[in-house]
Amino acid sequence: MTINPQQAKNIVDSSLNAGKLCILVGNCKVQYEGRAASKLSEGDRVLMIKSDGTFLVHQSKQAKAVNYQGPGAKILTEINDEGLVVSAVRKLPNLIEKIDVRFRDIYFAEAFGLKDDANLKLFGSERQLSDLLMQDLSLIEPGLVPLQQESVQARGYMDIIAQDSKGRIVVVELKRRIAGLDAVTQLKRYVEELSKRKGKITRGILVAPEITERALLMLQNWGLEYFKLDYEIDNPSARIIGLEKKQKELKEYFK
Amino acid sequence: MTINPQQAKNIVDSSLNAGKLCILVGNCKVQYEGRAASKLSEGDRVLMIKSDGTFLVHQSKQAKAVNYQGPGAKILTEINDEGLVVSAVRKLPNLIEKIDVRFRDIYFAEAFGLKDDANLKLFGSERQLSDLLMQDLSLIEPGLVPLQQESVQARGYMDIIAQDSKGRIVVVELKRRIAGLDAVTQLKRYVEELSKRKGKITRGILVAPEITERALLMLQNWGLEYFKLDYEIDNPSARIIGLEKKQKELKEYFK
DNA sequence: GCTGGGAGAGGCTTA
DNA sequence: TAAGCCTTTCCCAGC
Repeated sequence: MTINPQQAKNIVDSSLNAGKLCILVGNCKVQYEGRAASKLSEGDRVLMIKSDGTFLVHQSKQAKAVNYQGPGAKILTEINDEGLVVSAVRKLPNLIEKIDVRFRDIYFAEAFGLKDDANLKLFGSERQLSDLLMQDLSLIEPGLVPLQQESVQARGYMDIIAQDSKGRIVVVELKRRIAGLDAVTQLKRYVEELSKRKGKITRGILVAPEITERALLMLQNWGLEYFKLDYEIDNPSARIIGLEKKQKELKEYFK
Repeated sequence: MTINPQQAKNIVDSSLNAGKLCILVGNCKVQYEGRAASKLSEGDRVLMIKSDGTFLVHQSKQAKAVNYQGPGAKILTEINDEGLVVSAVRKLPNLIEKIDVRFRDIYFAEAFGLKDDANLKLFGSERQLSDLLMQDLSLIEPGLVPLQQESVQARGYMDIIAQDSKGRIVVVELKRRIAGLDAVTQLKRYVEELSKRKGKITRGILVAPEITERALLMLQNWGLEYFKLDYEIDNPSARIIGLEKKQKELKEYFK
């Protein structure tokens, strides 16, 4: 069962004009050129084109679209000797991105007018942990106070700069998931920068629910500290259950 | 035009058994509970279920699925008073993730058997550049030879390990795009590890099309080297156009 | 608004 | 399976 290319072209074209979402299923080749380049030889795929220009090519497996283009893409259709070609073109500052989907056979083509005004409401995101910690640095260590003007807060991560009871500068790095080598080197960099700038002894504390073996070793070699963070997400809010310092005893290295 | 819930359920169920990809379009509510939680009130959406268990809920705009579950999810269908409920469940080490899609109306339901053995070929990937460089390390510097046994086992970990004409170990790190602070610290780490393990003086070379100002400064402070890489992607393969050493002259810092 | 640049989240790959 | 690392990223800050 195959759909006539011209018929499919009409469905796509009118779908775009009407602000509808369009789905095509068929055998096609895909080619992409832009920030990277890729080629996908013949096979059956699903092409979804949304009313905002979003363009997604899905294979029969895996969560990610194998080729895609975000909102704002200009959609073009064309019929050549081999069949229907649907393209998405997008202009970036100094290059053009283009995906071509060349259909040899089209099994299905239809447009859907979707009414949807709802927005996703997300609860208990791990983001709340930053706020929790920030509100009470004594969870980490008594006597720790934030140096307000220094603290930088950005989306998805937070670095806290504080002062401990002995007046030393403390850099706290919080990771919401398992901390690896990169987290440790990052912390080291901050500590070095800060200690140079301030000319004071500076401590570095990594707070994370878990840390890899090698990362812990490296951290300790550098005189940094690790605090294990236990928390639970009990909707609609997160809560810190425990926060304790984990430092391997030296002797453990020799056992 | 609405499809009978029971009929849609049959389509989904048999689709899963037959290893097909299934698409449902309809008015639904979505609820997710797992590492976080979310709720999406009524609206029209596209639900795509792949044969490997991938589960994607798409709204009429934006590239990303509003709710999703990766391959391996277990798909359940059920009919209750309000209509069809399709769920995806996945077990993680110590929690269960579940998405429920509750359809009030179903506009479309169909299963597609997709044959697709093709794999995406990405050009200009780091791996490909690495292969090119590996074939001819003299692009970097005459007299540089790969340390065979090392480079094979360390592939994907350290990029390239070689020996220069004076017998020194050389670690080459390759970045496909602009190198930042992370690239430099990563290289430094490799150099330190290797120099400790071998007990030899080890050079570190960063090869990238570009480098940020601060990263270059840091790199030079640490005695590492930067080579500017020019390459072009000319399908079906990438080609290295130029590779030259860039070291800022000291005087440039004072101008 | 545009652009440079640091950092993050999630998937992929290798040990 | 665990851990590193790469990305058609993302977002802030500064111009």
